[in-house]
Amino acid sequence: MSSESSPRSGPPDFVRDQVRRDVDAGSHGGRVQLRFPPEPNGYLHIGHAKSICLNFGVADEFGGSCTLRMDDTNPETERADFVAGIEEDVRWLGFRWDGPTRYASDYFPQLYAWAELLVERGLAYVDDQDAETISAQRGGFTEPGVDSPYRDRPVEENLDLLRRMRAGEFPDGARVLRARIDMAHPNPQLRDPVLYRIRHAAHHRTGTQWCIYPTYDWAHGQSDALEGTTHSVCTLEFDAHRPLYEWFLDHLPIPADRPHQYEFARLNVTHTVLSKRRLSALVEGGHVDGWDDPRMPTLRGMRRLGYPPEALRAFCNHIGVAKVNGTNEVELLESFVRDELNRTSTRRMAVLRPLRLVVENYPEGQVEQVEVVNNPEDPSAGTRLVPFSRELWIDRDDFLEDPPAKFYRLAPGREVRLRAAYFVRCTDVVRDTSGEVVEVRCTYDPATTGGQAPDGRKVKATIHWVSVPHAVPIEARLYDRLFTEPHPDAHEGRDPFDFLNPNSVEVVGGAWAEPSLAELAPADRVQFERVGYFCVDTNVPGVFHRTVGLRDDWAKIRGRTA
RNA sequence: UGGCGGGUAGUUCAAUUGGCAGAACGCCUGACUUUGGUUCAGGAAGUUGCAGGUUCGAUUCCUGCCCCGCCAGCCA
Repeated sequence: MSSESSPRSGPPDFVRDQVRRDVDAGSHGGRVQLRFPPEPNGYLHIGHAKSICLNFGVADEFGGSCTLRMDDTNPETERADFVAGIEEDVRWLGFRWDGPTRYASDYFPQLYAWAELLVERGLAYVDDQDAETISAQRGGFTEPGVDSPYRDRPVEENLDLLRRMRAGEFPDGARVLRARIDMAHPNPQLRDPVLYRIRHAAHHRTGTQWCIYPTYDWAHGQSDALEGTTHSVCTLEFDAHRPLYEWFLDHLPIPADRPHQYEFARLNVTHTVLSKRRLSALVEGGHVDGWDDPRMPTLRGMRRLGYPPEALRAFCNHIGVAKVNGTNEVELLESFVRDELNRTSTRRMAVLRPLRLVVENYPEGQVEQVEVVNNPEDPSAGTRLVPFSRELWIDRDDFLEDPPAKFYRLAPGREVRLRAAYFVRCTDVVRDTSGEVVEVRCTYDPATTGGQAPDGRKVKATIHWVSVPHAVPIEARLYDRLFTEPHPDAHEGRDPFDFLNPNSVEVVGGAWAEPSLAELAPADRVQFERVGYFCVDTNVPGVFHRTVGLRDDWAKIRGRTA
């Protein structure tokens, strides 16, 4: 039944319109079933997330179901560890598929039986020619193809050859099974497409049981039909395959209540690449540290970077589903990440580039526990105690000896608030032999406990700090765009990897954080106040990945006047 | 070159049967603020690819043109 009331933040789209029409018309007995069919030859990326959210989202909104099917028809590129990784990623994104994980390879026996059926009906034949010859005979966009000399082979001979192909009598590439459709068809996809090719390769699930493997076209629609899919949603480039998808279903003993294919535009995101080929090349070329490198647009990369799955889902639902290929700006993705993290992250103080601040009139050896709010957006997050003492670390960015206009942090003679602690006024600086400021001296106003002045006087800035004797060392990894160009793929004649950002990661060692950071567990997410959102690395303790920075108006002002 | 799918703010998408072109992100102002964050208020931003036609009225219907994407793997 249609779910007018189901909550959705995204715009309407043609896929949902179609499903609603079908449901209203009582097609498929009112049943709605979709599927997410990745090929296990790599890990999932943000583009897949769009597809996952669409398929599972539609199923959910219409009270239907969604299966997860590994499209594993090409043993040479597929691996079991990719299967496990994909399952893990889909679950992490927050979706549960209907029943067990399905595999196109589950259907190999049925597919083969149907192939024999097609042969018996004179609708498929074994071609002895090599790939090059077949390709040359396919014709062009304006030229029809020419018939293979094997096209009119007797049924018995075809059947015999097909069985011997399956039995392993022929080497790779020696023969193929082709559908017998129309070599002059205006759509080249219908010019006797290949159904089976010979590959003496071990398959990650069926081992060496088979040495002939179905092509995508021969497997996909039938797999949909076998699973009871009602709406088979795929990307735009399969548009030309739809007539073939239907031709197979038309010529096989498949119930009238069969799946239909719909195509939508795949997702692209600026400053990255989103094809498995390119992502594999990034990994294999050593440009990143693996599929889960925080710079990768893979789900595992984003997970490690600290992107919450909720943010990915919100993004995917927001961008809509259309038939125009385009590119979303990363900034949009990041805004969803910030939005989620702002609401949910506990705040902590950490100083990435430390500068020593000495509070001259604060008693040596004295320590106070200052109460700090954990998350101003969420009162239930409570407060914590942070130690305050005479010597503090502050960020180098928060002090300027010769401040430009509009800079209102610490500077000689200036007063600022130390977050949740006291007002301090800069009195002096200490330099090293080269003249660089290595220490800032200040005095605090004991009346401003908690950061409030009883006389009502204001300061223009509040800065974060960490007590030197209590500080815990951390390492921060600051990430920037993987590619400097917004559209690395769109420069003709240029290798997208030419635009790899040489500074996509900056490792900041020697950073200091408040003691409570030692209590965090791997993958925990926090906001470093005034700096950004960070995520604890899952492998190395004390390493924090910057998920995304805070919006920074000061950086804009500074950039404008620079 | 043939076929198919598309063209609406910078970007991604909306716009009931033809009825004042909207939103989000980004950008700019201002207010608030113990994060230069968040929040709030406001603003700039469009010849709806182009040219005709039908109509009181066209993003929407018709015709022609232009531009973009996809298709000639035994990849998916």
